[in-house]
Amino acid sequence: MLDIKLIREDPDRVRAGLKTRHSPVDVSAVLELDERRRAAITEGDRLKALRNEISKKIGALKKAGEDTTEIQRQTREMGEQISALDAQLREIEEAQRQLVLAIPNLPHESVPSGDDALDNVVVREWGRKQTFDFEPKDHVALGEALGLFDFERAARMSGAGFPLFKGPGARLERALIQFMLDLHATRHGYVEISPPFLVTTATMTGTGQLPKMADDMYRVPGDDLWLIPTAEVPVTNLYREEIIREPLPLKFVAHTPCFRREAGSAGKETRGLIRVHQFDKVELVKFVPPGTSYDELEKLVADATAVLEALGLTYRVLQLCSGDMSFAAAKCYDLELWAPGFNGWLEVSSCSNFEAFQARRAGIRWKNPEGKTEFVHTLNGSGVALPRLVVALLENGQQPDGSVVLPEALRPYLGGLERLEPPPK
RNA sequence: GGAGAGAUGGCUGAGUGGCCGAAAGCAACGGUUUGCUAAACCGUCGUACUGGUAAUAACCGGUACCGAGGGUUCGAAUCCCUCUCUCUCCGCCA
Repeated sequence: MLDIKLIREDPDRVRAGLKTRHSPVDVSAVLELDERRRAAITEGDRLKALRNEISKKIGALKKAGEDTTEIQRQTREMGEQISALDAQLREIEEAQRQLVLAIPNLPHESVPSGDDALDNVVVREWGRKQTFDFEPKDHVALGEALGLFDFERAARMSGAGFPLFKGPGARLERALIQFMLDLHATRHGYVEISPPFLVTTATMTGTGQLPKMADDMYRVPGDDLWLIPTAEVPVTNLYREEIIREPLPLKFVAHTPCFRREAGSAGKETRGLIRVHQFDKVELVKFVPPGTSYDELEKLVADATAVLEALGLTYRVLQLCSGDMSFAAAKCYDLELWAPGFNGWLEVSSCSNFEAFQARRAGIRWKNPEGKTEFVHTLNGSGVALPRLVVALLENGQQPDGSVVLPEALRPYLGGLERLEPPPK
């Protein structure tokens, strides 16, 4: 949520920022409502002050034994007037809130302007694209031959897009989760969290998923609950409506399943594990002092890429352009893995600085060293998402005989296993 | 799921219709004292919105907030209703 004061005092800057995001939001409607809101507050407060004064007087008069019937009648009328004004104010505030909640964050000045993914900028590449002296297979062919998953039976129980890992596939998932959690918790100083997977509407609104993304999420009928699309939601909301007393920065890592309806993306890059309705992810979340959030973003990217480097996977870092950033982000890097069978780059992480956008929605504040209460900056990034990581591991490690060599860093988590081999016939 | 108790400022905890934005203690912060530490003493010490002087710093004023929402009343932390959460006991249960 943008600061209403910023919208009021520098509407042109807001308009310019929103324009680079192709956001059709009408700022003048907000300004007009704000004008009316403040007028209603001024008038209402004036009447309330008057009533408080008179009420006090009535108390004194009664104590003195005087008749207050007439003055009470008048004050009652004033009360009705106040109720009417309050009702009107509530309407205005709600209308304004709805408008402001739908406004995306302003891009940071370092964000390149652009229309879509084509305008994103490659910041750097790490590793070399693997070459093979045979025709590389894709992860579906490899995984099925190795008996790692069973998409058909999973589809029978849940519909398309729900993966099922099996045997060494399931163990590989578990090993990767463990490996990443250990790396971030012990080496990078993140505190591990295991949060709820179902959260309320207020929680979803705090991080910005609602109201905009309602159609992309699963909802539990009968209860005011939604399935989380990312651990960002419960972890960032850890401090919702709080003034944080612990010293900043606070850093958390969480492994959770993620549920996404992926409405409207049917048929688009959906083969195998590329785009699924349920997947596991290790997520990093930070609460930091406002002045440090851009440094913290760079460190976050370093922490996430450390996973990829430890696994020896070729990746690149993209800086997203203004038109391709998510709703709440002020600046965002995507991390993509090279997948030879897919013959393309796969996004496995998105690292964003939200500045105070989420903190303002969710009411997350701290006391700065000057003793002033202010909103913190929040950041998060995947560290990293599982299924596409598995895709890259399989496709990069594949051998001519259909086996897959596993990265050394992972072997301790697999009981020393060095490669995945097809099961004996 | 049943019965009961409770929810007040960072914490503990008073407050049962006007003198309460809220006692007291603790913690925190500033200061005095001190060779240093401790102690003692003095002071400060919630949040949001809003009006004014003014530079979005500071100051003065107003309003609202005592779990959330509604009601009674001239006036509600205090009375009534609904909801949420916490605790205790019973039942059920991975």
